[in-house]
Amino acid sequence: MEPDPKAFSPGSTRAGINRIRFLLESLVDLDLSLKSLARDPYYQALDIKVKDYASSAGIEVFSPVSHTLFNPEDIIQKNGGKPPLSYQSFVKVAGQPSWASSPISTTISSLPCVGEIGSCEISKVPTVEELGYEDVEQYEWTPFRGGESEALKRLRESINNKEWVANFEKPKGDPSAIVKPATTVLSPYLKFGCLSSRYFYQCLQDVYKNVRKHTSPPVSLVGQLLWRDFFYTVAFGTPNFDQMRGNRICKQIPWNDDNELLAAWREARTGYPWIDAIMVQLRKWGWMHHLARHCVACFLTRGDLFVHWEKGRDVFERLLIDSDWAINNGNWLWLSCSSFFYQYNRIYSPLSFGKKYDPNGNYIRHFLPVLKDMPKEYIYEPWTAPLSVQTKAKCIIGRDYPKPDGAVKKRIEDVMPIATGHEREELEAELQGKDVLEINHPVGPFGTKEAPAVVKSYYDKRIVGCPGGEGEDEHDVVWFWLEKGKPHECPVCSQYFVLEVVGPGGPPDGHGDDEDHH
DNA sequence: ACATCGTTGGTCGT
DNA sequence: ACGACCAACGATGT
Ligand SMILES: Cc1cc2nc3c(=O)[nH]c(=O)nc-3n(C[C@H](O)[C@H](O)[C@H](O)COP(=O)(O)OP(=O)(O)OC[C@H]3O[C@@H](n4cnc5c(N)ncnc54)[C@H](O)[C@@H]3O)c2cc1C
Repeated sequence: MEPDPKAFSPGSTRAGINRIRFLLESLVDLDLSLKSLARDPYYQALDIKVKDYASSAGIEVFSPVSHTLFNPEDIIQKNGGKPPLSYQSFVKVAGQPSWASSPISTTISSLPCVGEIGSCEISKVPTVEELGYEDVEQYEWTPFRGGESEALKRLRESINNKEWVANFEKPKGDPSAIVKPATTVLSPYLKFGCLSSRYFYQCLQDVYKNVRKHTSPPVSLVGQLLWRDFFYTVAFGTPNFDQMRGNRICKQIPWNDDNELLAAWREARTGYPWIDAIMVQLRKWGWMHHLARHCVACFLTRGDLFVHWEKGRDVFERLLIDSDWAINNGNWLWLSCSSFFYQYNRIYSPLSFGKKYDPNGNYIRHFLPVLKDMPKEYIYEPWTAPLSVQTKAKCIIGRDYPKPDGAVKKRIEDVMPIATGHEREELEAELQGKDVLEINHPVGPFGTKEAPAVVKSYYDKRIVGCPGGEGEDEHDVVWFWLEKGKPHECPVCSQYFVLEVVGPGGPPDGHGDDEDHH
């Protein structure tokens, strides 16, 4: 919790100030409710000490799992030692939770005595100011207050509307809704244990019992809790879940390491207002709608910038108030098409996706006030506004708000070795009669009019089998594009490959003739 | 070898 | 708002 002046946003080394404040509020609230039971504060560290002491004395210690609906270990065991890797198989293996019909209470009438606390000191929960954050400047903070009381209030508000709960369908919500978010915003409370996922689950089941029909997993609200458990289970059972290297379920992809692009994204200056507004919401609120997270995660990785998902994950980890190791990593794997989901031609448009929900651009106007007077015709792509319009809106693109012509545009040109006109004819002539598959990748951002990249590969899936060597076994690498003659570095073993256009032949996998194949 | 399907794509038509 | 069409995936089951 100590301030780290070197971090890229106010906060400690690990957490942004929004989440620190949320945690402190939650602790104060917990303290108050425990004090009402005449009990002293409770420390997890103390628990661990007790546990270690007991274990070393040969006493069996029972630590019940209650943070998730199911115990990840049980699910993995039931599934034959491996975590289920699809939602459906997870749901099938999980079945009904054993505690489904025994009521869970959010109140307790008494607690055992703490007893001797040794040299532990009991102090009150500090404020953010006392922690050394007295002069942090930011004009809008997260509107969500920490604590169990607040969690239960929010939960009540959601489940009182039975109709809403019964008809909840995740993909249908509006990511630009900020006055009343389209989902429950219970994630930070679940993250910190202010709200029990099991209690939430039972409340939802109660609602379902009292309505004629209701939605089902994966889109229902119960379905959302199951997603949470799904990621916890896979994360628990997968070594190196939070990185690409050495992660059995993660596609090996040569992401770039461009800090300029990362910084543009992180600092909300890509020049795409929809993307930048979401990144501002992340910084100010520490919470965004699920689909908004999709848009920026897709844009950073497979959609446009091709920056490593681990970099985006780190930024989310720090700035989200609900950041959760298993869920955050799981969703970054998903969005970057590294695992779970692979339809990488489904790309969120930084222009039309937002427009669909918010044609007037109110969301952008709120989080990027510099664009608040930009007419709605241009607000999603302000660089197309005539100078007279920009002047009137008091926002000159390139001066008051970035034009996507800096790092972001450069990146887009880099990854699009565009072959047009004469150059293209030459390439085509060269390929005449050769059994070469031509892939047109629409890899650039939406809104650019350029021709797609032309990439030649014998591998229709662009998977290259790398022979490995030097302690590294054979492995597959996914290349989103390949350029003839240019060295490509293997992201796993750092060997270089050069793609050559060679004669007829097929992929060296036994299908077809691969005699002349390199 | 082939069909099926997976929580949430874009575009264009009605 | 909804459906057709586009179309570069991969795990799974037959
Ligand atoms: C790139 C990316 C990173 C994410 N990082 C996090 C994170 O660090 N912490 C986090 O809690 N969620 C994360 N999510 C998942 C999801 O976006 C949030 O859980 C959700 O938006 C929280 O809002 P809510 O509580 O209103 O959700 P609701 O729709 O009301 O869902 C209720 C609860 O279900 C769980 N849930 C919902 N969606 C998911 C999901 N896709 N995966 C797992 N659990 C889910 C959450 O605990 C949530 O509070 C991430 C999503 C993406 C795309």
